[in-house]
Amino acid sequence: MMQNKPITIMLVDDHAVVRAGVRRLLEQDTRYSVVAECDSGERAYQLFRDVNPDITIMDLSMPGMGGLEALTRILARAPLAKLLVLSMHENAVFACQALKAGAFGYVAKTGLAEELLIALEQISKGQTYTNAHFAQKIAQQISRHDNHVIEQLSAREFEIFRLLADGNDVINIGKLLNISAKTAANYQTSIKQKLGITNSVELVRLALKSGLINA
Amino acid sequence: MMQNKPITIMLVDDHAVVRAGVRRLLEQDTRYSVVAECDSGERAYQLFRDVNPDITIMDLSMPGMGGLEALTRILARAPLAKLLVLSMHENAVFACQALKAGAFGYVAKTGLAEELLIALEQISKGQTYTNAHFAQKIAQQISRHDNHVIEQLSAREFEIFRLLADGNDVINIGKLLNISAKTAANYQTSIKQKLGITNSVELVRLALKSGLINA
DNA sequence: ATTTCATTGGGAAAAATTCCCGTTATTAAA
DNA sequence: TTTAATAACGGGAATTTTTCCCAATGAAAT
Repeated sequence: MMQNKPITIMLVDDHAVVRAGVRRLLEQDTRYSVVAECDSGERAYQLFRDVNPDITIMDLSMPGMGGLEALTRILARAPLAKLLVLSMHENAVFACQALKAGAFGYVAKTGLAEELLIALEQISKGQTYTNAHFAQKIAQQISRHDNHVIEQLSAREFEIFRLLADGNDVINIGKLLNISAKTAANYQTSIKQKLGITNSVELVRLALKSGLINA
Repeated sequence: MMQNKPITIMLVDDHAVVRAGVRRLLEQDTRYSVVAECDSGERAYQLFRDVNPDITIMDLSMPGMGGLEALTRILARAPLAKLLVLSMHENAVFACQALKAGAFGYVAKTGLAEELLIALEQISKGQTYTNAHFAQKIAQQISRHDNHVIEQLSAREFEIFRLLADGNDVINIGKLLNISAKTAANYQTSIKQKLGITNSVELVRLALKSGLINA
């Protein structure tokens, strides 16, 4: 019996443990073959060219350019690239951002292994996959004002906003994202301005209200 | 050649993918044997009784009671339990909390696989493991304040703390309390120092956590 | 009586933030 | 295809905020 060519997959996640886990899941299904993996957005972008995988499974929060940005750039070069976001964030805002950026699917890491496989199957068929739970939440959250404001932020701004709300100072953010602390500070200013707030207290509150962080 | 009994391990993480990944790492080392896994603090607590693993690898942020709480409860029942926290948080505050609660080690998920193995080895020997980077940071934070840090504040400090957390800047506080903004600023500094925090975001979060203000 | 400590604030240094200015790359539009 | 717009990035410099160090007062504790 003739075997079809396996669907090639690239894994992008800064947690080695997660990559190992996904590999393990996919090994059980002969239709898939993990052909590349890396731990940052930058490398994902380069690697994508060389490998040209059928599907890329990408984490969102990574040091350096981050998943959203990587996703955007990959799609700019290869508009037909199929990207599945596998994120630790349950919040619909993240899913929303990812899907807006052109991801074919969004799966939370808390989800069952089956969900990842279902998503992959859908995507390999050219369809998109969104968990019913998210689909619903996205619909309702999109109408909320706070989220509206937040969605005015660019991908990068959004990421830095999250990091700020999480208690990082600009120096730390600089290190995390491999940019100058100066840049992070400048972002901070424009984020505050866009969100119409003047101090970090309101920043945290906004992040909390929209469920971006937990108390 | 006689083989020693393997060290039994329980995995607690709400991300199935992470559990799979850790499993994969540990399979390569015959000294360890994963004998149980679950995805919540509640189940961890129950499961721990039945399985009584040598080492428990536990995530912090999980739905429900969460890792810290689970950790505390498990230790209440079995004070000799060896718990290793595997968390996504780079922030030393989390490590601090975990170690204070009685964890034997703290490893970030961004860390290399080797780090997890080193930590396990240390712990199985009865020693604790803390990444050098965290160890340093923790030292500063843990130095003085064991329990309810907030209660170490004087009356005035507490009042100013509340006002700060509420979004007032020092100038405003000066007006409200009829003191110089300078004094308020000086208070701010000593409050932060007492609470072991470095920026206002952490201040707000602390205030929120202790129910001092509402989102 | 003497120490301790909370409250108050000034001066000066250090750090963070803001504002304004660029460069570059990409995208959208004319 | 040139042009305009926008995102990402960061330097310079002014400004504001925060910190550090110091001191005075009064109250409470030993």
